[in-house]
Amino acid sequence: MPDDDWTPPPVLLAVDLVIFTLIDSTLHVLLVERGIEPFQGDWALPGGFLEDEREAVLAAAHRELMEEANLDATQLHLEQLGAYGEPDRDPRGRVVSVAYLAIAPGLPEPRAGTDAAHARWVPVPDVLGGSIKLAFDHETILHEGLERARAQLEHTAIATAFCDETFTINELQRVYEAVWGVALDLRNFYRKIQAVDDFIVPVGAERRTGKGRPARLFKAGSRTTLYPPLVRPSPATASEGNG
Amino acid sequence: MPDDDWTPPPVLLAVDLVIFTLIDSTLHVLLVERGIEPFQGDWALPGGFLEDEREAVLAAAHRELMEEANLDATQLHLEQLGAYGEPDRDPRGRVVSVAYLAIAPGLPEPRAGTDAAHARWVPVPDVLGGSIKLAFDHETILHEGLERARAQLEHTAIATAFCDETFTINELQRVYEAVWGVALDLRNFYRKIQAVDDFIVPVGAERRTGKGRPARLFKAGSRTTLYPPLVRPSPATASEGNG
DNA sequence: TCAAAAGTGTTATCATTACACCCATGT
DNA sequence: ACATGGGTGTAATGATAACACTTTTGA
Repeated sequence: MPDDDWTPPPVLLAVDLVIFTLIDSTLHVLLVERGIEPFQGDWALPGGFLEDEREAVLAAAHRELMEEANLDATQLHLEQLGAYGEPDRDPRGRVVSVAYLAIAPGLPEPRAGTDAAHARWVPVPDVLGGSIKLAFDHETILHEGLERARAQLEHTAIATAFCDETFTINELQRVYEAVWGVALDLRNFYRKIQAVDDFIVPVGAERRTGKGRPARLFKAGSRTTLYPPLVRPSPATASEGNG
Repeated sequence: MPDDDWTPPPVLLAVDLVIFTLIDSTLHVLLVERGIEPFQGDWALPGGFLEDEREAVLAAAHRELMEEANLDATQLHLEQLGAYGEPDRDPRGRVVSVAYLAIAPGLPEPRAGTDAAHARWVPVPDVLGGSIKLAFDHETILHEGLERARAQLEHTAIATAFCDETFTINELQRVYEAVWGVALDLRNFYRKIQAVDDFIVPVGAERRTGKGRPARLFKAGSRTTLYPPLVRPSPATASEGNG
């Protein structure tokens, strides 16, 4: 037991961001090439240290989101994944990182921030395939971010966070397919989604792609939680389509 | 942007524990009466600061579990809930707390630790009812711990973590009922649970309570994830039985 | 023989799946 | 007309819910 004069050891607090978006129906994550040691030249999740003693952790996530991805956090889905604090995860000292999951719509332009030489949207299957090595424990964080996103698609309406203001049902379906890594029957999906009250609401307009019948446009409804959940196909049974 | 000499501000790292157990078919959480300021005399979740620079966060959770609840973490379900780091959550300074959810079986003896005057198992409905005020942001943490436990019952086999080595199906059902706050049909529950491969395995023995037909005893099987999930009744529809 | 708790059978209902089919548009 | 993608109908299957009923024990 510590004596009376004992004070707790200080640690450095960082935030790391798992930012997902959909590009060409494939899930992408924003990675930055590290410009400084440690792990200089390797790819890492965007993130950084708390700026000052008074900054809230969530505020730091907002700030990094803007600095490194040029994304306005107030427009985005952003939720905490957890804390990662293994004593030796950062060679510079005792760093505890709070990781966040962010979901961005459309095709945002990545923009390299201050301490990142380059930022790039990388297809998640490429990272999971092991062809890209991540710095620190960022591969673990990415995995847990992906699993969280998959689970959230079942229980909440975050799928719309991947889409623009208005979207078609097929665009929404591609979100589910890309994140879950499965192929879904579009006809069943169509009704299942519409059967959920206030998940998506028709906006009255249509989108014509030049081919085929125009698709109705929808916007996100007021519902945030899905009950009953949209249970994803069993990982064992899943046909692992998409890429 | 910070200048070149800038170093990140240090924070103090704490762990807090949401330890659940079942007593008389009611969900209880371990609370300690704070012996020191701030919030002296109030009830709080057990927890404490990181002991030294080299201690892993999870190890600190293990240590506090033993110190404050006399529970061996290696025998318990223990998972991280997340980090709580609002700048003003602790008047002593910038403290970021990593919260853990722990689930203990049976009727463990609480044991007051070093910096806790008293430790007590408190019925969760009492705390949620607002009759007990919690220190810091511990009410938020408790809520999120409860929600996590509820969700985990749907998707994983943690229900067995509330039970002793061997248990009856009815004991398992009371876990679900107490945590979800609903009443379940025992006959449907009986089959549903047994239909899940390797969730529980019969141990061959029986338990006689003195009344009625003896119940078969089971132990936890090798399965950890439940697919398809055991979807809990809708919160809106739930009859909110139990207490 | 009765109360109490364990465990089984059966049916209605609901959700999911699979897939045939029709609709609206551009070329 | 036909290709293409949007959208509807429907029957089979599987999971859930409701509840009547049988079994095994202690008193």
